Amino acid sequence: MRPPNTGVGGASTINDVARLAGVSIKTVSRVMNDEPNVRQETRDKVQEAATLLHYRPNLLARSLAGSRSFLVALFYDNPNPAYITELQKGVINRARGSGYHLLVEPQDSHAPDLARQITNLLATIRLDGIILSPPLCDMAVVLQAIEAAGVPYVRVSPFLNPDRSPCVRMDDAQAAYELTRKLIEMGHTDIGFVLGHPEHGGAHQRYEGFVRALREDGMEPRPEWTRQGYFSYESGVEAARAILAPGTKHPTAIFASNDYMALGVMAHAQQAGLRLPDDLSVAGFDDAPGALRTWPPLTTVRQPVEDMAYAAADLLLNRNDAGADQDRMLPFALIMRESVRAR
Amino acid sequence: MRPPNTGVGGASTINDVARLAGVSIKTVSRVMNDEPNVRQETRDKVQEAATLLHYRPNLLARSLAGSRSFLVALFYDNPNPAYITELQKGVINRARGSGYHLLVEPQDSHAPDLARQITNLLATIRLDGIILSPPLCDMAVVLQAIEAAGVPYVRVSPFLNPDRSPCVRMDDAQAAYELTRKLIEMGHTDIGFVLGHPEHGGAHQRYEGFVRALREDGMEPRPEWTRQGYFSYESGVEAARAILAPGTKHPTAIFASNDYMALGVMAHAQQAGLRLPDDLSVAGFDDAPGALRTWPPLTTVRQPVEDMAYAAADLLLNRNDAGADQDRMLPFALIMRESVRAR
DNA sequence: CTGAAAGCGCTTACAG
DNA sequence: CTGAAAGCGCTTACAG
Repeated sequence: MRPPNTGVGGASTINDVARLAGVSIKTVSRVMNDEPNVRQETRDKVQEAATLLHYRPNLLARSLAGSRSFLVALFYDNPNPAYITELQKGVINRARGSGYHLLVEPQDSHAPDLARQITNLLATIRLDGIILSPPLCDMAVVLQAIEAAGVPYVRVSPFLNPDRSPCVRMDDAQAAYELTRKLIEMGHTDIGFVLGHPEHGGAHQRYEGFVRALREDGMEPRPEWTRQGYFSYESGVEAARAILAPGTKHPTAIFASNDYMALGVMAHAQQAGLRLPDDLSVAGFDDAPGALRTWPPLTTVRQPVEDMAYAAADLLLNRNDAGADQDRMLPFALIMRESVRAR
Repeated sequence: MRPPNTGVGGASTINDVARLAGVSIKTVSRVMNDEPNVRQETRDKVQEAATLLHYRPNLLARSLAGSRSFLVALFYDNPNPAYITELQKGVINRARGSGYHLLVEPQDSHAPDLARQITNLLATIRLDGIILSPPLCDMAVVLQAIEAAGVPYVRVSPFLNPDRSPCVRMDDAQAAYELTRKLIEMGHTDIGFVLGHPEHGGAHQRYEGFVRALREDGMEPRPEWTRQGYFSYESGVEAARAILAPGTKHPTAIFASNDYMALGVMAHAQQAGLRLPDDLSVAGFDDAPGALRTWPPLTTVRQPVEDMAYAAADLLLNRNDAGADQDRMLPFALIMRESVRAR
């Protein structure tokens, strides 16, 4: 057996392998797809020919002929680089093993023709699945467009209609509750809170957990210490400026709904002459690996973004399995660092 | 004309459009691809039918039949989330307008079978182009594998063999030179330097610019103030620990080859009881938007990563144009903030 | 256990 | 200016 010369591009095809192995292309197809009903001897012959020719099935051809494209897409509209790359890592880690590739498709959640854009995209590329992250995963027009195209999807950290699709999440409310309890146990009774972006479901859940923890001790959030933020550094600075306004009583701790805002709070506090953590404790939420480093190191909640994305891809690719659960709740972790000090 | 019922998946095909418009599929193909030699009247008829049917050409079918896949990939091996997302943004912004989609393909630059993995990938998916970032863009095995597959590629910030492919870059050496000159002009003569990851070409160029600026005033880098780093926060902390060792003379400023390391330097300095910027000025390099926020705000060099990626995609998609230059050098910007203070 | 035929939805190369 | 035929590299559905 000697390899025939391969054409331009160097790629050999199923025909080359079939010829070399002395079988039909259908048999080669069976072997490449690990289908049953092929004699071991035939299988070996085909494998040998495929190896000799460096044959790799053409994904596009498989896709056009078959029912799978081996392409999944990640839809997002989120300015947080660490969050996005964690999501991508998780999806890719799961998808690669199954021969799938990841298309990144950022979407503008405020585009007036968002639904049409998605419909066009799905008509152009036959995706095998979509992973939706906040805030897109909570937008009815997005879900409708995807469902109309008949493409399976999994949502990460959705807020609305949890039964509408398979979902992966963590318990944001419980995490915020537990972190707040820690603050209280450490002697903090005057705690400020910076709300997250109202379009993100997690923001509401985190506040809910915060309030629950306070009420357990008969406390209530104080309006003058509770400020709207938008998950950005700048909004954290603004919130801190309001909460720490000169001439008013200050809280001893501020819990920001994400790490970027916590960083803004710390920056403003330091600029205002407060020593951290002596004069003010600060806590955040996210702990994306390698994303943020503060001084003092930030107490926060570790959100398992990569694991959630891995699980989401797993739900997508296993969706025909009988035993596959349709929803997954992943564990978070409290990360206590020096930005919080006992009173 | 009434739209025929579309099949499962809802997508209409070129045949549906041809039938409805009363022309051949070839004519539909011509119209969809904006080819010449179609009467305006025919063109209108086809457009109308296509609109009525919500027809979108199937990318996979175009790809299999034609010579283009409308897929480009970004290859990278870089732990910096902000860098990666900036690259992706730039590529996507340029590619979308031309109907291209982006596949993200992180590679392990230390994998022993890296070349084989890439070869397999390129045999599996016929990519129209690849964008290579450091350190992959300087690895001979990577370039060889891609060239053997005949896939066009553009490199971002390459160090070696600049003539081997179209490239996009900024002048790292000049940027480091100019920032160092600023430090000198502000009265700093004792300046420490934290080197970047040796596998990244930019690291060497930045050091070169630093040295050039010193020599212009007859100074030399001092070995005890020059430390190897690896672009990570931790390596910045380590470098600062060495440079600021107790009982030794300290520099008045430290220039770290990227922002993460600068952050590490700042954290260590504060931990060691130094006031910033009074006791020590710190400068970094990168200024990825939204990636890092420090207190005091960090003086750094703005590297136009998104613009470089946009330009790289542009080179890829325009590569047949006669007038297209093969290389692009993009401007940087010095960002002077409060982490540096005049002596 | 294996294969011949048809077809996925387009483009290419050619003919008129 | 327009179209009929062939084919891209596979899988599906069917036959034996």
